[in-house]
Amino acid sequence: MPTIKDVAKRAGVSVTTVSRVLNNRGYIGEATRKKVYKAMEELDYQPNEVARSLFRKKSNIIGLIVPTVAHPFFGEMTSYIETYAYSRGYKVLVCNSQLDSSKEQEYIWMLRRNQVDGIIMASHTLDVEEYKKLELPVVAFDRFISKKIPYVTSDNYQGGKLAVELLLELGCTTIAHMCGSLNLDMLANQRHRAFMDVAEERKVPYFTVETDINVFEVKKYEELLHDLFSRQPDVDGLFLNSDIMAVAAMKVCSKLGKRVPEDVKIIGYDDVSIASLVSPEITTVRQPLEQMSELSVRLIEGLVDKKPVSVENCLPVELIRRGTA
Amino acid sequence: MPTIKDVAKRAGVSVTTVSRVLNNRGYIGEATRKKVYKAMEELDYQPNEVARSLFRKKSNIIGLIVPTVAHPFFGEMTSYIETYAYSRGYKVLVCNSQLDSSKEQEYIWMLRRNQVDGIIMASHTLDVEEYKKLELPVVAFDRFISKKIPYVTSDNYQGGKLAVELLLELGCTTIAHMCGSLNLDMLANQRHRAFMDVAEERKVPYFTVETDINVFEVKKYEELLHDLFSRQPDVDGLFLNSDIMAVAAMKVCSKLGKRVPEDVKIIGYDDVSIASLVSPEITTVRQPLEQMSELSVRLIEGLVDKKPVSVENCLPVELIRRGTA
DNA sequence: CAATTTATGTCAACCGGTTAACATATGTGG
DNA sequence: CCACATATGTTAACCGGTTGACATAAATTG
Repeated sequence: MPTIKDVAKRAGVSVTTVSRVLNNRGYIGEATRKKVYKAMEELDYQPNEVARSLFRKKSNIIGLIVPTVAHPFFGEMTSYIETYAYSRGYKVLVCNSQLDSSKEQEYIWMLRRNQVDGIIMASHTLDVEEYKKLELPVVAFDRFISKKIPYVTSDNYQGGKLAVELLLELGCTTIAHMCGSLNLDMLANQRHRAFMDVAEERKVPYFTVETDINVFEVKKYEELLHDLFSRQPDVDGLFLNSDIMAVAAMKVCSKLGKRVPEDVKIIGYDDVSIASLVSPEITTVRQPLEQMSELSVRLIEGLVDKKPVSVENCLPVELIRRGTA
Repeated sequence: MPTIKDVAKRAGVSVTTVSRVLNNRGYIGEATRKKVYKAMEELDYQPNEVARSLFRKKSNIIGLIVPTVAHPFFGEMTSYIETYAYSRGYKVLVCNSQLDSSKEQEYIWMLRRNQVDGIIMASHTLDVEEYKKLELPVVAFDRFISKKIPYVTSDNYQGGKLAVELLLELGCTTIAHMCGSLNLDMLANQRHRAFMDVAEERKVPYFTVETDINVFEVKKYEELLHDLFSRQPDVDGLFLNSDIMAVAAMKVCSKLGKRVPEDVKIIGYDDVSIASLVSPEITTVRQPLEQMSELSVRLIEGLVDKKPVSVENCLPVELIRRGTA
C-alpha cells in the first residue's frame, strides 16, 4: 500500500503539498495539483482513512444495532439507512443484538472502542441509565429513552387505532392483537394501547397474544395463533404487529379452513415488501420506513455537528387497504 | 474520552505498563495489573481501536457487499455473516451495491481506504480484472472469478436438476424457469443449465424467463410471469430462482385461477424463512446459507492469516418438499 | 553471593496521515 | 518599487496507541 510519502516522492513535491492537494486547502498551483494527481493515479494511491480518522477524531462510521437484519423490517431499514448514510459520507457497522441485552451492551462497547460517530439503536433491551451514560450521539428507533436522546418513530397509537377501526367497520365482532413483548418499553406498544382503547370504547370483546422476546420465531407465531383460535374460535378480526405475523396468521387460517378475508380479517403492520407479494395481499399499516431511516441518519449527523435537533420525531402512518381486510 | 495516558497517570504507572497490561505481554505484577484495571474502570476507559488499527495495520473489519440487505436472502446471509464474524473478533461494514457496477466499484475503493481486512463479495458486477487487481483478501459468494480468489457456493447444477426432476416426476408437461440476468456470470446460472439439460434430455418443452438486473423488483416478477402464462398457458411447472419469485408466482397463479399445486407446481430456491411461512409452504431447494456464510468468514480469516485456503468451496443443496410441488 | 528472573520505567520510533508556524520565492498590481 | 497574493518547502507536533532497546531494582534461585 503506497503512502502519502510515496506520492510526494513520485510527484517530486513535499508531503505537505500532497496533503494540501488532498484536502484542498492553502494555495496549490494547477501544475502541481496535476503532478500530484498523476502520481496518485500511477501508484493507485488512496488515503488511509484509519490514519485520518485518528487525527480528525471522526471515523465517519455509524453503528447500527438491530435485533437482526434477517427480519425483513430491519433488513429494509438497514438498507435504507446504509444507502442514505453512504450518500452523506458515512459508513455503517451493523450489529445483530438478537434482543439479547448482554450482546447489546457488548456491541455498544465495541462501537465506542471503534470510535463510531454515533449509534442508531433499533434494539434497546438495556436500562435507560445505560443509554444516558453514553457520551456519544445516539438516536433511538421507536423508543423513548430520555429527554436528551432524540428518537424516531411513527404514530403507533394512530396505527393501532386505524387498524382496529377498520376491523370493526368491516363488521368484526371478536378481535385479537398479537404483539411482541410488552415489557420492552417500546413505542410500538402504543398500538396495543390503541387496540384496547378502541375495543373497550366500542365494547367489543378482544384478546391479546403476546410473544416472548424472540423476534423471528416464526413457528412460535403459528403456535400462538393456533392456541388463540382453539381457545377463542369466534375471533374474526386479527391485528398483528408485523406483516410477518400477518403472513403466519393467513397460514393458520388456511389450515383451520377459515377464509381470509371472508371469515377472518387480517391487518398487518409495517408494509414490508412481502406484504404486497403474498396473495391475498395484506392490508397493513404502513410505516414510512424510508423517511424514518433517513431521518435517523440526519439526526446523527445533526448531533455530530452539534446542531440543535428535535428530540421527538414521530412520522405519520398510513392504512393500506388490500386483500385481507 | 480518556486515553491510555490518563489511565497511566491515574494508576500511577507508565504508559508502557498500561499497554503491557492491555496486551498481556512482558512481565506484569499482580498488584500493578489490578491498579491498572481499577484505573481503567474508574475512567471508563476503552482503548481506541482506530489507533490500534493504524499501528497494527489490521482493522478487524470485514467489508460485505451485497445487492441489498433488504432482500431476504441477503438479509439472512448478512445476519449469519455478522454473527459469526463478531464471534471471531471481526466487525462488518455492509454495502448495498444495488447491483450497480459503479456503486460497487466505489464501495470497493471505500473499503480499501478504510483498511478493511477483507471483502466478501456477494455482488459482482465488475470485470474479472477489477477483482484480480485488488491486493486485499477477497472471497466471492457464488461466483468464480479466478483461480486465485476463493469462492463459496452451493451445488447450483444439482439444485436445478433436483427441482426440474421433481417437476417432471410429478407429471408436469410444460415447464418454465425464471432467473436473474444470465449475463452476470454467476454460478447460479448453472441452475438454468441444469434446467435446460434435463428438459432437453426428457424432451419436455421449456421456457425461460430472464429478469433484468434489479434484484427486488417484485412487481416486475409478477408482470413477467403474467406474460409467460398468457403466451404459454400450458405451463404447469415453474422453477424459480428464489423463494421471493416463488411467492410472486403463487400470487400470479391465484389471480389466474390456477391452483397450486394441482394446476401448477412451483419450486423456489434458497429456503429463506418466508418459504415456510406462506401457505401453502413452498417446495424449495435449500442452500446451506449458515454454513456458507461462516465459511466465507473463515476463508477471509485464512487469507488474512496467510494460511492456505481452498479456492473452490461448493456445499451441497437439499430439496425440501413442501406444499407447492 | 552471584546469576537469573521478574517487574517496571524511560525514551524514542512508528503507524499514516493533518496542520500550524515559518521561510522563501515568484508574480502581480498599484 | 513596494506590498501583497500565490505557491511551495521545511520542520515539528499531534492523533492514541504499540513496541523494541535499554536501564534499574527487587525477588528468586542455585
